[in-house]
Amino acid sequence: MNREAVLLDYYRAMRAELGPSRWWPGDTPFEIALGAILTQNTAWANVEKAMHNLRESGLLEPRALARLTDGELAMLIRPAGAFRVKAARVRNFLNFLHGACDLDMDGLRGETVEGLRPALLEVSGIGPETADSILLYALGLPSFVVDAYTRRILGRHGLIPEDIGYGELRDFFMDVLPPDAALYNEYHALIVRTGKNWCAKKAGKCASCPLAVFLEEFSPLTCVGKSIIPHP
DNA sequence: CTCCTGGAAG
DNA sequence: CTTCCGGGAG
Repeated sequence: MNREAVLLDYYRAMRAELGPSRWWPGDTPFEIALGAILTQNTAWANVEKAMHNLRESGLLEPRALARLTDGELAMLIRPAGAFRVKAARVRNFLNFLHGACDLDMDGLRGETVEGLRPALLEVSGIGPETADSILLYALGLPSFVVDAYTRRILGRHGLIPEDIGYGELRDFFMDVLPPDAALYNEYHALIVRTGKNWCAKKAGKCASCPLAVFLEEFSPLTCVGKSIIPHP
């Protein structure tokens, strides 16, 4: 069993146990991209409150949102936390869209990961994970999304170094998996669902985890009740 | 109190 | 490298 083939086994195990994910919540590419920015280090339930405020005001489209002041925008997205920072980031993204597609994300059809990813990363407030989330979930392009759960789960299973960088981990997935946006979409969704429900930062519930079988096979960890204790 | 589908600034 | 952003939920 090599480290690469196991990625597909992880996918099959989560998919069999959890079923389809129907990600990303959002009706338009812009709404999805906006959610990707608002959810940075933030629980999705809080993002939904902010999205609700924008929806009620008819502001879930770029041209309307672009008319607001930073202060107005900040107050509307306040439930998402770090609201002044995120208001500036949304503004930067709107400015990017203005130049890239005249505030119409349909104009980004035909772009490629290789062409668009570097441009997104130039936007202050859009880092690797947010850029890949926009590429994959808003635009349907095959760019694998790595997040804290991905690193935590695979790290705890001993498959990757704990301090592996974002790009290295993304490359690991993309070197192994076929460049299939639907597969990337569902894979990341399953990782988040698994991480959220079973792989909490302090106390992982390994006993009932869909990936429990892989712990016995690879892990340098010991499960004690509901907690995981790093092995010396 | 810690943590949440990170990223920038210091 | 470390700190900050920040409200909401457990």
